[in-house]
Formats: sequence, C-alpha cells, structure tokens
Amino acid sequence: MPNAMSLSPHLRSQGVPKKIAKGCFLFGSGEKAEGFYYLLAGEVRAFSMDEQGREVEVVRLKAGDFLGEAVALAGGVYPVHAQAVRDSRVLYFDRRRVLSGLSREPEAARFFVELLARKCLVLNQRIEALGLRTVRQRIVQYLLGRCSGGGACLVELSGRKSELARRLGTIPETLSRNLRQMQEDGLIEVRGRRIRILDCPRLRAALVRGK
Amino acid sequence: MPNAMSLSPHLRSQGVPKKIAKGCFLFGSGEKAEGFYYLLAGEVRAFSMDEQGREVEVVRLKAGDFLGEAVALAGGVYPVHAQAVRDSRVLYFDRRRVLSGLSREPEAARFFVELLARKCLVLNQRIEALGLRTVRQRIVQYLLGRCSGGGACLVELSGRKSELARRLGTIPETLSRNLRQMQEDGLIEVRGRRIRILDCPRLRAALVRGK
DNA sequence: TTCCGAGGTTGACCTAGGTCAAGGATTTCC
DNA sequence: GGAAATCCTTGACCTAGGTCAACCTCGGAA
Repeated sequence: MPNAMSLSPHLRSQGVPKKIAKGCFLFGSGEKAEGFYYLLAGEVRAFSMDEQGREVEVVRLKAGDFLGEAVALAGGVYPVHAQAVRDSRVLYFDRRRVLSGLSREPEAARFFVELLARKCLVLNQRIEALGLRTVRQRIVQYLLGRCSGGGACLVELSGRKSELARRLGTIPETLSRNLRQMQEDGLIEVRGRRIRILDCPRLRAALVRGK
Repeated sequence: MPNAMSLSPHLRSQGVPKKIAKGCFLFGSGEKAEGFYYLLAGEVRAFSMDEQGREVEVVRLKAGDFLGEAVALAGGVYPVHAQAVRDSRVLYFDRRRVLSGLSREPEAARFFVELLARKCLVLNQRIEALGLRTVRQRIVQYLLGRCSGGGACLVELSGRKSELARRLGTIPETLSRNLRQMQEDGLIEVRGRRIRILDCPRLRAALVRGK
C-alpha cells in the first residue's frame, strides 16, 4: 500500500539510513520484528512461499512506503520475506526506540496513529473488495479506485498483469478474459499495461448491479 | 474484531460514558467521524445497506471492542451504520481530544499505536484468508484459528451461520453444504452452532493441500 | 537478423459454488 | 404453550472461473 505520507524531518532523523543492494534481504519470514523500514529510494518486494516453495509476491514497495511497521509495532514476527529488487536506500526504525520515543515525541505519536489508522481503512476496503462476487466487479472497483472520476481516464498498471490478477484474488487467464470482455463491451480499452476507461459512469453502474 | 485489550484507568477516564438504548444508533454511514466508541457492555452491530436497501451486517461488537477508532483517528467518514442491539454502555472518545491528548499522554499514544498495529495484522490475516481458493479452505482456516490446537476441541460460533458465511465470503447454502461434507469426511461434528473438531491434524493438512 | 524466454492470450473442459425454490428447524414474542 | 418469523438445510440447476495446454508477442542477447 502506498502511504503517501511524508516523514517529518524530526521523525526522519530517528531513522537509521541503510543501503540495501539489489537482491539483499531486509528480513525473512518468521523472524521476530524488531524494527521496520521506510523506503527512501529503490524497490522492494515482499513475498511468501507457498507449500511447494514457490514464491508468491504479496506486495511491492516503492519510495515513500513503509515496510513492516504494523508487525513491528504490534510486536509480532514478519509474515513474509522482503528483498530489494533494486539497489535501495531505506531508513530503519527500531521498534523499541520508536515505541518509547512516542512518550517524548507527540509529533511521532500522532504520525504513527494516523498512519496506522489510515492503513486500517485501506485494508478494510480491500476486504470489502475481495468480498465482491465476480472477478469483473473486482476489476471494476480496482479501476474506479484509481481513476479521477471524470469522463475518460487512463490507468497505468504498476506491475505485471499476473500480479494484478493475484491481488484481485484470481489468476492471469481469468483477468485476461475479463479485460477482453469489458473491452468488447466498450467499457475500457486495453493497450499493454495501459487501460483507458471509456465509460466511467457505465463502469460504476456495473459495479452496483453486481453484473 | 475482538480486541481483548483493556483500557488503562487513565485512558478510560478520558472517555465519556454513555448509555445507548436498544435500537438506538451510535452513528450512521456517511457521517463525519468525530469520535469513536469503546463498548463496556451490551452489543452493537455495524451494518451497511446494499443497493436495494437491504441491511448487510458487517461486524458485531461486544464488550471490550472498539468501534470506529480507525476511521475516527484517520479522519474519515463512517462507512457503516452502528446500532445497539441491546441496551449498552459505551465510552465515547472525541477524536480531536484523543489526537491532541497523544501529546500529553505517552501511555495513550502507545496504547493506540499498538491497538491499531494489531488491528492491521488481523485485517491482513483476513485478506490472506479471503485469498484462499475454496470455501472449504476458508472454513478450515477459520476453525483452526479458534481452536487451541490440541487433539479435539470445540468451537462455538458467536453469531448466526449466515453471518459466518458472509464473513467467509460466501453464502449460507454453501457454508451449510461444506460443513455437512466435512462432517461426512469425519473432520468435524456440527451440532447447532457448536462445531467439534475431531481431527485437528487432518484438518490442518486439508488447508495446505488446497483441497 | 534470429533465437530464446517470460509474460500474455486463447481454447476446451470441468467443478466449485451461486441462485432459486421448497421444506425443516429454531427463535422470538405474545 | 403456540403461532409467526427467522434461520437453516437440501435439491436441482447453471454459470463463473479455475486448470491444463497450446500458442502468440515482445524485448533482450548473440
């Protein structure tokens, strides 16, 4: 989840800058979460392993995103592996230091409370979205979620289509078929990883009618 | 979500006690969230309306649960209606007061940071769970989630089966069929809203194998 | 240029599970 | 207690979408 919150200079100063070379791990699944990261530059992927040891990407982080903050602040163990896919720069925050720092730093306390509260909202929305019956509905809701709302607008996928499929709780084939269908219905226009929304109102209607 | 965190006496003193008579609303969907609630006693249900104006229960709260804290602290609008289903007693916390109080009350800051962080984890788990392919898997994971892990154990559903169905992203019919199937497979024993897990290890295996 | 490999698309097929409709079984309320 | 209203279960049916396998496309390397 992109957080789009900028760190206050003061908070920033509490983080320890680190460089993570491409391919290096920030942490591994199952490790006790003693701290968390703020990504200054680069790219990190979080993934878990399925039963057969195949990797399953959970989320991909870019500059401005936090990584592992909820786990660390709640005092759990990382549920995923995190690996830099490019040379990256991060700030590392020690869990205990932040927690005890909350006492002295009202700024920071507010910041984290709002950060986490916002995250909860986003997660809740995702839960709602996953509750939607059809894949098509989920696609629609995803598209609407990142379109300004006007007549026509363009959505550019950040990752692979297969990642989007996974995120929407389906598989590439089904995503592909649905996109084509929607294209034939004149709702959208797909070109590579660019999706142009042709008929925003009708798209919105499709969401409600449960079609 | 049950939170199972007890309020510190000090924090508790910041809440304004209120009595909510059965049937009364704590807030309505779409209202600006100026505060949130902590349920001392009674029962509250949160629900939204689907397109046809039918009510859809989202969650049911009992004593010890918070209501609307994430929305309020993030500064949004309530996404649901909240109504007391029994005479209830709550503490009401004013959003602004809490937020500004974080400056003076390190205790409170820590409390809310941990509360929200924990909530994020729970929500994440639910997202993962909803990503499971089959309804049966989701049932299994739900049952395992509330079973101590030993040989046999008993799970008592807190609400209606239809609520559980909805929570698992399905419908009562399918839930019913799956439960019966699992019963025939000798995995569980269903009596009313009591479910006895007969074969915990085998159940766990069923989760992994994706069957 | 050609070759190669990963991602994407398509088709054929089949099953999980959603819908509709009809009983049972519990609660609830008088 | 009994009637009414909810819930729950079951059956028949059908469609969304997952699986498997083949093919296409495009970008990078030789």
